[in-house]
Amino acid sequence: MPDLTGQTFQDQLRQTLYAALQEAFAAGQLGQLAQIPTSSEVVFQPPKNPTYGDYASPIALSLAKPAGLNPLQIAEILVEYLDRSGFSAEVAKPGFINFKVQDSLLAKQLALILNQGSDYGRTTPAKPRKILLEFVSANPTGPLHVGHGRWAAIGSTLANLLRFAGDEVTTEFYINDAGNQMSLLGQSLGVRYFQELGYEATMPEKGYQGDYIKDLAQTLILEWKDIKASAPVDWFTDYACQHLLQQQKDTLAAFRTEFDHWYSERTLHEEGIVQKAMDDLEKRGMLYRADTSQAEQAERERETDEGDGSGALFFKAAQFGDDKDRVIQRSNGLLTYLAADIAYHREKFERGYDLLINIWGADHHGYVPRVKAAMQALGHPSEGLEIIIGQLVKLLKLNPETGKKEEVRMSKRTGNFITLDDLIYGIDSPEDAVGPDAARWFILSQSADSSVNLDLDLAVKRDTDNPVYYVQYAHTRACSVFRNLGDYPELLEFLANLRSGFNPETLIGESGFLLDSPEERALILRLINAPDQFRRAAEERAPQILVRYSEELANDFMKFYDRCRILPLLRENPKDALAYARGVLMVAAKQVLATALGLLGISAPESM
RNA sequence: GCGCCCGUAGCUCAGCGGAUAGAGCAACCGCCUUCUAAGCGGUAGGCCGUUGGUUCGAAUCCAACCGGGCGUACCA
Repeated sequence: MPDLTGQTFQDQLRQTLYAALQEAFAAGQLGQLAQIPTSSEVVFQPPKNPTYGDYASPIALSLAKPAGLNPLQIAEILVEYLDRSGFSAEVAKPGFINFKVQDSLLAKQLALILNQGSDYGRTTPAKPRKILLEFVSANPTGPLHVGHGRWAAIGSTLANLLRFAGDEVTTEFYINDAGNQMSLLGQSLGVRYFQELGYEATMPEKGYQGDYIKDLAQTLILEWKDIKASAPVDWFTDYACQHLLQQQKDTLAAFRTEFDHWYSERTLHEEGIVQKAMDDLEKRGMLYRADTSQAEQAERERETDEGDGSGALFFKAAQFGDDKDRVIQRSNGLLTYLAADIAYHREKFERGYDLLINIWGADHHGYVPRVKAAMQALGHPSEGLEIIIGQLVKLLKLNPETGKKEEVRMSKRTGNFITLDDLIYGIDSPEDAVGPDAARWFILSQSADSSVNLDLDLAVKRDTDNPVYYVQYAHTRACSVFRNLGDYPELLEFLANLRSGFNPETLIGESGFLLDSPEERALILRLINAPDQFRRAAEERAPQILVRYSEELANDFMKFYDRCRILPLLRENPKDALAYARGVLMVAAKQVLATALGLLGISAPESM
């Protein structure tokens, strides 16, 4: 088998199959086949049913038609050309080729896992990318809610996964600290501040009513006893922004979500970056002034000259696939949010990233075409900006009055919402807490494409039923075995030094490979699959792949733990070879469980 | 109206072109003198929204329709 470093075990097997395909084709054995597919088009994966072997490929089936041959015949030809050192291959019914890995190769792979330690599962891409991953990016106008938690969990996990897959990733939080909402926030705090001090003050109509503003006003009073009667609104705005942002940072840290950069929208304006972007668009002829967009004018068949040219400033988004042109500066001279966003994304590219990935809620998906259009208008390739749209979280809670499940609306303005802190620390008391581990698992276990119903009563009550504890428990059990090996220091020492060098021959006994039970074999194969799963989760931006894998790994481990005991063997014979071999497998499984949980941002406890 | 996402077990959801459609929870039946039973084994539960099409092969791709969510601003 060819040695292809940086690739997964599965890649290597696939490559072997592909080599056979190339040879058979070159030898003219594949009938009328005009050309062979590329290597990545060759389907090759573990079959659902283990009786079909460890890996399987339906490649012969798909080649049958173009080759004008029977699929079984093609499969037979390919197997003949296969370099079968390390595995066996057989042809099955309709035309599948089923692979079974030989024990010696399993032993070698196990040694590799242990040797690479916590780096096992890393892969190296052909060309690593510089990626800027932006997510959460909430307004600093209040606590983060559960919806933000979804983006935080997905974003932080994707960052972990992409880094593990060899890309250079920077995470960034865009602070929306400019615009109307901010001054409304400042006004709201000012009102609460004066009210707390016993003065008359009326909340603006669309002010922030939430209790957290009152709390903040009290903090403000403690900090500044003298009345800031003369303080301008901006002062309150800055104070609120600074404190609420800090709260968000604390919440995110507790939710195991770290950001490398915090980028302030204000700096875009203050440093003239917005102006630069507008100039750039202008230079490229992408802007025009009008009362309504060109498309709308045409639609209404208006006289072109109804506007005097002093209307709003439009960006020609329709030229790049958007539905219509978009306003970036209103008639009253104020910039729209789009102007800042164009500038922000342009600036990200200028910082030298190959790929920008944003995670946005579905309520912003209509915004995607215009931002992409702007980047194209500025000369950036459309593949350079990838926007992941996550569907929204709906919170359900039992209403004691009606006895029905009702949606808990998440509105910061009215202040009626469940915060991410509530989920982490509990709404009323710590007993209500879902905690970061269970909350992250729940969120990450489902695709960003599906809208989530989070039943708060169940989320809290069912905490011990959450499968996350199953996976953590598997890790815990492995730990407990090692704790119980105290009477066998020789074995402990052997297991502690596996990484620095370990002979796969240890796994071979008098009658062959020692780990030959179905449970042991299944667990080893599962471990060998980890790098492929990690990489696929990164490529498909799908943390749920990692969640599923973790569950399956834990399940394989539990069966192994249950039926392949170590201590009873040692009591019979402290040097029992099978006990040693199982100890090796136990170390490897514990390590990969910890890696998977780590990528998910979930703790891997030593005991529960 | 148009656009995006979703309709899979009683519930919450995986699977998204390959061999007999899965998991957790809920239900039922077994298993603790053996490394933590937060476990293991087993039973039951499905016209994969509907109809057509593409394919050797469809839960998976395409079209239409039916349901649900979100969006469709000179708001941020």
